[in-house]
Amino acid sequence: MTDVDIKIENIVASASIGKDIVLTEVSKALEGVDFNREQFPGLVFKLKEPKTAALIFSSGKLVCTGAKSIDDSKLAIKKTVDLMRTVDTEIPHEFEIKIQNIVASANLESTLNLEAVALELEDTEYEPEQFPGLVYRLSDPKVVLLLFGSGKVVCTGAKTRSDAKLGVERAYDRLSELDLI
Amino acid sequence: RLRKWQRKIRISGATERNLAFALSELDRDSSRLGLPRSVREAASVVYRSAVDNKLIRGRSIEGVVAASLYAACRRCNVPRTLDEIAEVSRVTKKEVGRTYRFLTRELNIKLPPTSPVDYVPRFASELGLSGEVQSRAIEIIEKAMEKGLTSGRGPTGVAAAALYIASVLLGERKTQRDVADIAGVTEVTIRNRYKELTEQLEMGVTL
DNA sequence: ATGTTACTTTCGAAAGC
DNA sequence: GCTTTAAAAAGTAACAT
Repeated sequence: MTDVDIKIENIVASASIGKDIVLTEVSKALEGVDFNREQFPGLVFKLKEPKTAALIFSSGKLVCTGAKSIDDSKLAIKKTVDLMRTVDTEIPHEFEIKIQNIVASANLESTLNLEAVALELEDTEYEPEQFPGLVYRLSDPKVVLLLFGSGKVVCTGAKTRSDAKLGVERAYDRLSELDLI
Repeated sequence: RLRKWQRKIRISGATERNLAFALSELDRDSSRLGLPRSVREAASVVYRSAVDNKLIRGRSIEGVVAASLYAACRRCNVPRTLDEIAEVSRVTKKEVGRTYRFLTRELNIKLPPTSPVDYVPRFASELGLSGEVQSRAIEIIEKAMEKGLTSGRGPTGVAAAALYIASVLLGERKTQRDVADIAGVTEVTIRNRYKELTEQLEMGVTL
């Protein structure tokens, strides 16, 4: 299998501190919070380091986006929850964090003729009128790739770094098999 | 028994009513776009198969009509952009595109991406350009496609730039503004495309 | 004419309309 | 399906300089 380097660009993770919380109270412990219940049920909090954004819900569940590594994503969530705990001491120190999506970029180091790829490669969508990238859906691993004429690629939908890497490599090998690289 | 029968009549009545509405909607959109009867008929075939395959569920008739028309225009090589379809129908560009993807996938309609070549006749006639200019523009586009200069670029922008270049080369010069307006792209796009085309293809600094 | 900002596409979770 | 978040890819658009 051809080895291709990938760079993680964004990670989406969710967590649940088993307890309900009062958003208006928790917001007092966080700086620069955005909260419009009519617009969106979650409280938006942006952490400086790691630079991430968290969506906090009254159910005690939260979503963290923007981290560039799994460690940073987990660290960001822990830091955010620590801040929340300053106004709600009942919040537990142990809770589960789940990585939900990893977005990565890579370079196949070869230009692609997208119209040819669209014709030969299965499970693709290519509508240059709407977007310059070709959408390639892989079932194993279950990820979605955006292929560009420059050879640059975006992989999204993976829950592990290895699946993101494997997705890019399978795409590369498939393109090679079809003489499209 | 009787209830069931009456219900069937009621349903088929609604079905016919919906089909009549869809066809009138199709006529309205088609005439606003100045499309020939053949394309309108091709679109009605797509729409009817969508109905036969129960693909209207959860979707608006207007949306399916618009997407059917968009698909028919492409299939008949007289493409209209999603923006143009959205303008005449009362459906957003996003929904036309989404419904189009859904229909092509469910009905196994495989359409290659629109070729810039298909936009040449319409743009050229609206600009009053000759058949010679059209032929030259098409040659330019074909060369560009061979060299991979169209991957990821909008078909209308490529067609517009090729027509602009051809018009200059054959002494029927049109301004970038005129070509841009008719192709529905900006002058910046025409400039970016023609720079790329004249540089990557053999053409000298003729502009 | 060039530069900046912003929108198109893909993904996923959250609670609720 | 929508609302909100973040991020990359490359093209195009809108508005400023």
